[in-house]
Amino acid sequence: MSESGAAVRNTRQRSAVSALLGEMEGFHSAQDLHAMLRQRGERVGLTTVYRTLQGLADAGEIDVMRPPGGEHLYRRCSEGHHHHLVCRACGRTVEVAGPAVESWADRVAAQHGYADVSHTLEIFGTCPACVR
Amino acid sequence: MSESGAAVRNTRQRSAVSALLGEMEGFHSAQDLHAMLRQRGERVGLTTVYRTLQGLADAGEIDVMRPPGGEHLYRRCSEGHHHHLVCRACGRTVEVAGPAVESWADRVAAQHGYADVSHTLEIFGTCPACVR
DNA sequence: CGTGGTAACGACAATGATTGTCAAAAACGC
DNA sequence: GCGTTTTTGACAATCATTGTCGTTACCACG
Repeated sequence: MSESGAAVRNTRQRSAVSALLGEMEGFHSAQDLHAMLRQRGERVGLTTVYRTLQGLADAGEIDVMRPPGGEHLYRRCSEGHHHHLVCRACGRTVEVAGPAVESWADRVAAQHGYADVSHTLEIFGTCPACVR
Repeated sequence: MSESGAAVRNTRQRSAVSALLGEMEGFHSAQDLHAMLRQRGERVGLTTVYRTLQGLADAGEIDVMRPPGGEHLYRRCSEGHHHHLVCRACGRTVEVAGPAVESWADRVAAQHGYADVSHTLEIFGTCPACVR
């Protein structure tokens, strides 16, 4: 009962999900990713995909976006904290960093005495290609 | 087939929902509001509550928040565009305005050629009362 | 004031993503 | 190798939200 090890085992399924995300470009739902893994011949359960994604998200290795549609989307992102500019029509996504926003949020929260602050920010718009 | 009239009818149910929101303080789910209306003796269907809330949200008369829990929360808010600072523990909410953030979001989107820009921003923290 | 067209209502069923369950399989330390 | 413990995965359960469609009630017009 040693509390030292994180006890996270390295399984074939976890590697498969992680590897797939490494090759992917945009955001994808858990069900999408599951279907892709199946197409590749990887035998992975849908439940496991959900749990693995949750684990990766908790570990900060992937990003989660919750669009109004209601389906959670996952993506391998750059490490630092950042936000997304998403096209409503085609889904094209740009990562944007806003240090000013980060500090603003922290400052506002601090002014009201709130601690342990985090925030979510998504920007939606129509990308140049879809405007025309 | 005149496309002039908005054709939004003024019904008892719509008034009831709107009035209830006017008296309420914090955020409440559609199901919450429906239960309250029932307690008051108002006879309103759950489906109607959902649709009315959607309509009011589209019209900009109320605000929608989608917490990680997954349940949509509705609240009668001040008119202007603003965001929310929500306590993770007790749900206490503070409205915050961030003109700098608004313009930052617009500017970033414009830099990437995105049009018709909107955004969502929620700040989460632990309020002073819950910290102790 | 009556009437007709049409939007809104509402009970119920359907949807669909996510989570819980639990026996079986796999991974890791020794 | 071996035992322990996590992880897996098929399936069922959950639950907010949306669709359906006959009925109701609003509103404009005569």
